[in-house]
Amino acid sequence: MPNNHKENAKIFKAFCDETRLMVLSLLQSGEKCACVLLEQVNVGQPTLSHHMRILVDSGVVSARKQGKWTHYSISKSGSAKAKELLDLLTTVNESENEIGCCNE
Amino acid sequence: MPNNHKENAKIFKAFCDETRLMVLSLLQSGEKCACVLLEQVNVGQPTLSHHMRILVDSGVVSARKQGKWTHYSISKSGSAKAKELLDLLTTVNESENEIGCCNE
DNA sequence: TAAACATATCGAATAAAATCAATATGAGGT
DNA sequence: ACCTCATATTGATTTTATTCGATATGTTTA
Repeated sequence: MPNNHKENAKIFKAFCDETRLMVLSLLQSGEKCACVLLEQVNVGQPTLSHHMRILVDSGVVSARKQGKWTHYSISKSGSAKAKELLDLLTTVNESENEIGCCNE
Repeated sequence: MPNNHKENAKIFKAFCDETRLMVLSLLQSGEKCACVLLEQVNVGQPTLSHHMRILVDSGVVSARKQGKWTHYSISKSGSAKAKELLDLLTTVNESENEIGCCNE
């Protein structure tokens, strides 16, 4: 039983919260600094910072620090990995040794 | 501000829990009934039922009731929709009207 | 119809996540 | 050096999710 499930779940945590999806959709038009995101998303500054951390930790978003500002953008490699993983998780390999139920 | 974000988040809820990923990986070898899943996943019966509901609600898994048993399988269309959505959410449309930061 | 079984639902307990106010950090400007 | 601004962190609170025991529902079998 190989268990990278916990790690994989972390990647999809990025997408399973309303606020984070809002942030992602804002980042689709390109890199944004936190202050811009803060204006658009209806949460306080510490809450945004918390969500950005989850997004960055998932690998889907990357952060670039420039002076006072932190610029966030969608990571091409990170989102590619997420897509790849989603593919892996939902592919069905219907093999011959199929046991549908306990009594079949 | 178009908000299907809440609905979209629901789809990815399927993938952001360790137990549900375990279930999904079991379903990759084909349709399984709840009793089989219950043997493999280390949770109680009501807990499994709860997770299956979240998976079915997300559309990624479909349920087929046959007598006493409920057979679960990965939904081709549901997972296709999830993939499509993931694609939509992570695509960057770098347009010309780019505002990177508040002071730029 | 009664018993046995598979799964779902309910209610309560516990765990985890989200949120905010207050404060810390660290960079620039004066 | 001091002040200001942008973001991060901390600690507490509220909300949401997970889990389990008990029970309900609905199906098959005797």
